[in-house]
Amino acid sequence: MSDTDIPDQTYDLSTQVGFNLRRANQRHVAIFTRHVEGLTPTQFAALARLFERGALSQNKLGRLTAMDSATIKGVVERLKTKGLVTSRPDLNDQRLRLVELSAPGKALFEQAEAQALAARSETVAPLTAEEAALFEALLAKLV
Amino acid sequence: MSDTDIPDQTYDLSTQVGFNLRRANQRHVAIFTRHVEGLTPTQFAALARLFERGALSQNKLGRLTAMDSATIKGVVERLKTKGLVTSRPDLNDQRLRLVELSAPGKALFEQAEAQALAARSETVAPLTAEEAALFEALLAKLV
DNA sequence: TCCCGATTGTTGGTATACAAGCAGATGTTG
DNA sequence: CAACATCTGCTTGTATACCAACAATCGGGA
Repeated sequence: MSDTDIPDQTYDLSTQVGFNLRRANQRHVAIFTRHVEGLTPTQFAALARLFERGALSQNKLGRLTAMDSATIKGVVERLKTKGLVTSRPDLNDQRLRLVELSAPGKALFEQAEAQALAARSETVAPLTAEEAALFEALLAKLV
Repeated sequence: MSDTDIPDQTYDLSTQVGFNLRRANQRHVAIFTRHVEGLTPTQFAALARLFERGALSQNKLGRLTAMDSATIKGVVERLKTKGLVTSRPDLNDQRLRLVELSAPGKALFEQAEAQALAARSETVAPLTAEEAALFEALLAKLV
């Protein structure tokens, strides 16, 4: 019953949410990379949004994929280099650059979609179906 | 009862675990940055491990903080620039560089610890205490 | 119409993050 | 002891990620 049995000033990094969020994300990226060839998770996210919504301004695409304007610029640039998207100025608002999926981009996304779902399955494989559903629900509250 | 009511080929990015893991991590990093001044989450993690374990080789420190050798090199370099750690060759194994907390590093970590715990609290604030405990337990299975 | 605040996209700088390839040191094994 | 695999740390290249500052454009109000 001593108060010095366990030094409670011990900071255990391994149990910290932030540290484990970072590690879980790292693990997911690694799994995703193995499953989806030729696309990073962020590149895939951008394609997914463009597939959902059609042409979008670059910044708006960034907001929908949780990337700031500096980050989305590089992502769009690399997708353009791969020929997966095109971009053109908006005639009604000259500040905007409309980004749109190309035909090869659409085809690649449709193919990558199944692979992304497989990656998701492997990511949550350590959990039971109930646990995974619960985890996803709680995670959704933390975004 | 038509099979075309809802096109089930709709891929909803916003509900994907990987996307939300990335966003939750982004959110946590932002919260951490507001609470802990002068240290990034990764830099703090490195200090925490050195505080726990004392001197460590650079690669071992990297493994304990989930960083590969290229990443930990930069982190240690920046911590050295700030005067928070020192590094020296290991006399018994000339491949190793032993990294150790300096006195200012130890002091800064002890001060940052409370701030890091505050950041953790804000990160899980959208959850009840029970939900947070559950989330952390499930997250621990995904690292 | 003119001004002014807000938005868009760009740039430069800093900090992870990982793959791949390298040289030097170590330790094991024949 | 000599060959060999392994480990450590370093380097290069690529890809997020964010901050801060900037010019061009747009929109609304005086």
